[in-house]
This record gives sequence, C-alpha cells and structure tokens, in this order.
Amino acid sequence: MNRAATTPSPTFSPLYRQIKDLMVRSLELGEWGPGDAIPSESELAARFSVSQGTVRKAIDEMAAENLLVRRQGKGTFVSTHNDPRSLFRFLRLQPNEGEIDQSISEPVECWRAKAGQDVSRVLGLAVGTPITILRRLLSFDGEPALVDEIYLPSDLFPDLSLDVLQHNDMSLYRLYENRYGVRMIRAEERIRAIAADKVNGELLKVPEGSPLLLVERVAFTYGNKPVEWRRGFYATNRYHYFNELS
Amino acid sequence: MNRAATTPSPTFSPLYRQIKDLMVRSLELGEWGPGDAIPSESELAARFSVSQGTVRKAIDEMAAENLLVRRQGKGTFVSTHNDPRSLFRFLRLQPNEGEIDQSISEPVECWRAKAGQDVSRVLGLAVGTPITILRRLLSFDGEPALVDEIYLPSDLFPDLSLDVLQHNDMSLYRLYENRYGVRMIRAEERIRAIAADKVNGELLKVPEGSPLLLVERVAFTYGNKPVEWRRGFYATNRYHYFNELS
DNA sequence: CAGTGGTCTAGACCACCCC
DNA sequence: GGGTGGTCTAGACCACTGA
Repeated sequence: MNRAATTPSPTFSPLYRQIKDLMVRSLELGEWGPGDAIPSESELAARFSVSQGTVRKAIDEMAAENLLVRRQGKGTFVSTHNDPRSLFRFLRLQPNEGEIDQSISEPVECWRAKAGQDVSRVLGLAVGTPITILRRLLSFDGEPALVDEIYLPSDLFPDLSLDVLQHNDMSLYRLYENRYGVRMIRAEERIRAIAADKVNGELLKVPEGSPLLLVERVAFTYGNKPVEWRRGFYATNRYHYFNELS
Repeated sequence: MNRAATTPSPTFSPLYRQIKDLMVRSLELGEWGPGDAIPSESELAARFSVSQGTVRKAIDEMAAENLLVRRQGKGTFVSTHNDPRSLFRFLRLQPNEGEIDQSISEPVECWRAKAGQDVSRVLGLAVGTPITILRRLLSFDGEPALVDEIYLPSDLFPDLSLDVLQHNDMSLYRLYENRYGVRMIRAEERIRAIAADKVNGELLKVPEGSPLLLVERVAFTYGNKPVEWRRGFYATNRYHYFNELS
C-alpha cells in the first residue's frame, strides 16, 4: 500500500477506505465468491502492508453494508442469498398476526421484449435492448400475498424462462446468484396505493378495484449498477409492509 | 470502571458497551440535553478510566443509532429534532418529481379521550388512561399530502391543545422535544393500502374510495418506551413512500 | 490445541474548526 | 495555536470455534 496516497490532498481518502475499495473489487471480480471465507484479518494486513486494525475498519464498513458477515472464531464470509437468514432481507411484507410458516413462489408468465423508455431509464439501458419480463405469484401459508412483475436485461440472464423458474424452488435472488452470478446487494423501493386491476385482482383473490400496495423496486449489484426493476402488487388485508425508522 | 465486570461470565458485556450504557443514561437523565456538546473523548476517557479508543467505540455505536452526531474539529453533540437535517428522518413521503420547497402542518382537531384497547396495547398504558388525540393535515408546496391522526398519553403532554399547535410553527417532534422534553429516537411503521373515507378524502382532495396508504407508526423514546401512536393517511398520486433496503 | 474474530490499550500524527 | 474528532500503528489479551 502506497502511503503517499494518504497525503493530505483535495481528494483525501483514508487508508482503510482504500483497502475497502480493493476488497470490494475482489468481490466484484469473483476472487471471493458468495459463501466463501475471505482471508483472515492478519493475512489481509500482510497482503496490504497495513496494521490489522486498519483492515478491521475496512471489514467493519463492509459488514455494515451486508457485503460480508463476521463469525467469531470462524472467519469472515462473503454474504450470500443462500443463507436462510437473508431470505427476508428484501421482502418487508409480513403477516398482521403470527409468522410465516411457508412461502411459495409460483411463476405465472415469462417472455422477452424490448426495453421501452421507462425500463431503459431505470436500468440504464438503451431503448430497444432485449429484456426478459416475468410475472409470479407469492403466497404465504397458502394465501396469495403479492404479485411481482419483474424486468431484467436479457444478456445477464440468458436462458431465464418459465421452465427454469418452475424447476428452481428457491428465492429469485438465490437463482440470480447461483445460476447467473448476479448478486443483489441493495435496493430502493417506492410505494404507492393503487386500485387492483382485473389480472392482479384475480391472482390475489380480491375484488377488482380493491386497494393494493404498489411497490416499485430497483435492485443494484456491485458498483451501484441497477439490474432489476420490479413492480410488486401487495395485498394488505392479511399482511403489511414493515419498516423501521431510526 | 470496574475491570472485574469484564471478566468472562455468562453475561459478558464488553467495556465499551458498559460505557455506552452509562452515556445513554446521561442522555435519559438530561445531563446532556438535545443540541448540547457532550464532553470530549479524552475527558470521557478520564472520567470512566478507560482509553480513548474504548470511549470512541461507544460513541461510534451511539452515532450509528442517531443518538449523537459527530462533527470533526468541533465536538460530539446530542442529536435534536431542531436540526433541519433531521426534519425528514421520520417522514418518508417524497414527491414523484422534484423536491419539497415548503411543507405546512395545519392542525385540524385536538381532543381528550380515554385509551381504548388498541391504544393502550400499543403504548403500554392501562385501559382508560387519559390520552390526547389530534388530527392534522400536512401539505407540500400547497398540495395536501397526508392526514395524521395522533394518539398521545396526556400526562406526558399536559397542555397540548389546538391553540398550542397553532402557535407553534414547527415539526411535531420539535414541539415534543422543546415543550415537553420528550425525544423521539426510533419508530416502527406498518403500511397498508386502504380506500379513502369521506373525512380524509375531503381533506386530501381526492374522491371517497380512492386508494390511500395507511401508515401506522409507533414512535419510541429512550429505553424503547413507546410514546406516540400515529395513523397517517398518505395520498400517493403526486407523492410516494421511499425506502432503501440493504 | 491453534486459529479466528473481538476487545482494550497507549501513543503518534492528521484533518478540521475557531479564536 | 490549541482544541476537537479521525486515522493508524503495535502489541497484549480474551472469546469462540473446531479439529
């Protein structure tokens, strides 16, 4: 590590942040894959020629961003959507009473199209880029809870089809990660109330015109690159969207 | 600081967390009030007979929880709702396009009542405890955006009335803090979609039956004590609820 | 037992703010 | 210049895990 880089300057960046950037790059490039243990703190300190405390601070920030998971006595691991604990990290819908025993994702449709203005703006694609659109129904304990309409750039998810979805009984983000090597690390949601149309009303078993939550999500992978756009229609008679503010 | 307390034991708690607990207590007891600078890190280190690094770690956690705000070169301060930067910390509604120039809170009603089952359960009060209920309309740039229905235990907000509200042109949490010494530090929100009733429809200038967000909030002060229950009816034609997931 | 992350210390120096 | 928080180091020891 070049100490000169820490010289005061208009673009001062502390050492631990430079280390962090290098480590994030190792994640992006796949040097350390999801679920893997990364080298120990002392190994990393030696590799970057800094003290253990500096490496530690870099890892602290990455753990706070859910990029890494520390496990005392075992090591530090690249976080993964295969971990059951992260299953509900991006799904804030929960039952008004009790807990969810079982959630089932039922693919409904999957087709190819060309990106229109809206999708290309959100995902940073050129208008006309091939995209894959899929619709699926998510049920909790046998009751339909939400319908998702998902827009993906086809080049990143080449063979995605209804067949693939039906033969993979896992969360979508697990599928993205395991089959396509695309890891979602962050998302933004914009929520509105709308009236159910015919299609969603039937899927969710509510009358047309019933109030639904419309949850629009943009999900990002490493480098703040948006790779998924999603419109979720949430039935909130038995469930609600939970959020904690601090 | 009694080092023996750090001896390995079934209830091991690191030194910096014990320091943090002591400091949180100082906040609860009002030794350090909102907006005040707390003692410098070296002073605190001396007071608790620990190293500066240990105090630092305690402050780090408190800053992460928005209890304190660090300002390099100046000191560490008790966070306050008087700080304009924290104005939208608990209000996640934002315009679909552009920014909010001006927000106006217009009190509509304010009356006393006795806590029913729902309020007492949420706020941890006995049924029948005196509560104060108020309704207000929040407008952004002249357009009505949301109606709040707010339930408070009367003993903590003794003279709260329509008159007080009309003569205090500040955010409610500023009023709570400045006039009643109640600081909100955390909140939970549960969001559903509902149809507008007559009253809220008129206030928000939308037809009866239009879809609205119902945002139920429980807000907590120090010690995780719930002190406010709120039902917000958000019009989401021009605005949306924004949330970031990570 | 050895190896990992977690805590704590003491001291040096830097960046920022204000007098 | 003197105070504050911010960074970085080197070293000691503790807590947890698994072979």
